Amino acid sequence: MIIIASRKEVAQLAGVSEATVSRVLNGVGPIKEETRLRVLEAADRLGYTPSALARSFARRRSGNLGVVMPYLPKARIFSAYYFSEILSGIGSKALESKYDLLMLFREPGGSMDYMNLFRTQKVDACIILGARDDGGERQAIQQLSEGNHPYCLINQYFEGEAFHVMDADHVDGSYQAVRHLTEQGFRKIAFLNGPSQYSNSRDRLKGYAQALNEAGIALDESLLFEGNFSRKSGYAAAELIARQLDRIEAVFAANDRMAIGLQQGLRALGISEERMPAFVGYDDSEAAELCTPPLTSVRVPFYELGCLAAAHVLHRLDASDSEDESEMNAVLHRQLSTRLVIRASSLHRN
Amino acid sequence: MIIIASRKEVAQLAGVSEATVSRVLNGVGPIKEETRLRVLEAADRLGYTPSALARSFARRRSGNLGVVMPYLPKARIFSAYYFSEILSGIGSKALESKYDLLMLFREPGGSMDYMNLFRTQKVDACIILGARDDGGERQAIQQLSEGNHPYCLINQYFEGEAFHVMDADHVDGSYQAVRHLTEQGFRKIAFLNGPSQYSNSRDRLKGYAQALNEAGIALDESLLFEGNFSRKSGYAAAELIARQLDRIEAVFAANDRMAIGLQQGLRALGISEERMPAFVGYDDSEAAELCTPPLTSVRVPFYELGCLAAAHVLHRLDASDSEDESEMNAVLHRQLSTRLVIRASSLHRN
DNA sequence: GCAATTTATGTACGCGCGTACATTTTCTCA
DNA sequence: TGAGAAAATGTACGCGCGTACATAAATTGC
Repeated sequence: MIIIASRKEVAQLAGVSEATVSRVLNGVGPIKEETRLRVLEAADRLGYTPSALARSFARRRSGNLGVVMPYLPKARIFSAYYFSEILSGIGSKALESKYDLLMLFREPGGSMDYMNLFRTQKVDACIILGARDDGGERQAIQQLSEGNHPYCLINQYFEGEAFHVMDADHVDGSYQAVRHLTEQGFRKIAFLNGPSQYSNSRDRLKGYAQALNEAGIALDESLLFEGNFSRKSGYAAAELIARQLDRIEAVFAANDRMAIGLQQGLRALGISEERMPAFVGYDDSEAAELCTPPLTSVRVPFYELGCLAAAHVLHRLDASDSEDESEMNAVLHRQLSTRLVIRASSLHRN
Repeated sequence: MIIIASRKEVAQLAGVSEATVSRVLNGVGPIKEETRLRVLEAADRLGYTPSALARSFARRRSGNLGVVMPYLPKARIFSAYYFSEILSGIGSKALESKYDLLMLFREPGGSMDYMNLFRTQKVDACIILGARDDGGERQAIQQLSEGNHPYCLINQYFEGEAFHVMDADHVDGSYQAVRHLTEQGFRKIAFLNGPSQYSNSRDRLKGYAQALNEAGIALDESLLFEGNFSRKSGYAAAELIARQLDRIEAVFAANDRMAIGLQQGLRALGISEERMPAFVGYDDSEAAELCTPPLTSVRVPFYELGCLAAAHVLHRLDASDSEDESEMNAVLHRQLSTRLVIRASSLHRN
């Protein structure tokens, strides 16, 4: 077993005080070059590296950027394109800033006491994914805001609250998607949306309604369906949709997974390709270009959302160091633009 | 701004010493029920939660389970099925054991001083993904072993080293894949492998050779190609493969991404579906069943690999607490079995 | 050459908790 | 009822670092 040297031994070996060792290693204060070299050599010889833990404790900074993920029992959450891309974005920024990523999973219960993350100093900043709009969540985030902690929501906002949010324009994305369908001449357009606790679901509904309205089509409530973003829920929706397939020419789904699941479900129910409706998905995941027919989908810059959210919280962290009031008080609410990517699934068959 | 109470105030409010507060909160030692309640109430009123940071420092345990990931500039590493699934497995186990997941990325340079993670107490245990067999890596892991730290490699072993490894049987997986092809009557079988610094690449070559040998087919070096597991590298390999397509009836690829990339590349080169070789991929990712034709692939229990690796290091952590020598000295090297999943891509066209 | 600076280093303490050990209180049983 | 044991609590210190402040050494200015 290797013995772990600590600052004391380094100081002793270098013939200086512990404070000097500390100063050399942190590049703080004036140090005589000769002393500096002696300390560095001693540290090197002893294989000394300061304990990040002790350092964090003394500085009262964990050095961690928390990422809150939804609780999913075995749902292989990382596999979802949505999370994967966002995480990659966050990770790349954290790496740049020498922050470590701490992954935090919501408890089965549902919401989470975000304040505790800061109170217990597990994280210096945090990014919240998959938040739903319910009372507990709202309150938890209000506390973060009041405590002026560096946090940022991704892809979710709360009506009437000035929370830090990095979002994409899902009203427009959905509008583009549905307008594309109406332009093709489709008029009976079903919508397989996600749960309405997500602001992006509500936004999508707005875009859907807007496009229909513009095309002079009345919104038919019976053409609205709801899934939970999983492929399974799309598959399950197939049954409901198959039942009134004569009234449906096209389906807009709130993500690719549901669109693909729905398609598979319809096939499993024996719906022939001729009777198959047109499809538009959402997210423009890798699956969209692999499936048959390739799925028209709305591209969302998830990676960028992750990058920007991370940059934002890290920036606020800096600002709180320098006590820059103006920086601290500016609440972020940004929407990146989305873009329809047209593939075969939504094109009118001649 | 909310003032953060600490143990002292709680003690004061409850009229006890700080030690008693600590004992109550940790459930240590005998405490009079009345005192217990008084302390809990005081803590509650002050909104006190012990600092995880200070606690970690005092206990000399970070409470973090490190996960080392390959460095990827913008390669959206989480999106790879391989990593996603493994991470989900690790995450689920960590959650059970109240450990937090700390994501660590290799530096651009290449290998990493794993010892430092422990020396600086960033993690109590760690799991290493995507390690390559080179000198630096080998040495870094040797140090971990000698230091008797709880670590585990996933899907990579080092010849001649007794490292803790959670692997899958890629010799057999590849053997199954290629035998399936020979059984179909294919005899000219190309192999698009991954880089040979990965033990799984070398294992796959063994399985490939074994299956060919069993079928009485001589191994033809000119049918061996190499990619780096990315779709792009599969796409690039299409050019080489197209050139000698008359000598190739089937292709076995070391992962699905390359198989799909290769297929796309061949199509882009104008290869007609009739001339298209049969394909077998590896990993059995979601893409395998979405692409056209559905891709025959080898299922690898990535999720389980993650679970088991996490369980292993956490168990060793416990063992090191109780100083259970026998537990500590048992080196793990386990191979989970793999299984061929047959789909249309590899079936002989009549 | 000596005081006033500036530079370089040492001393001492706190960060918030866990816990060994000392002390006090309560209980047990003769 | 009193001594000894058991239960309950308090006291004191260390974990390894950062850093304010004190001090010593080198430099400057006259």
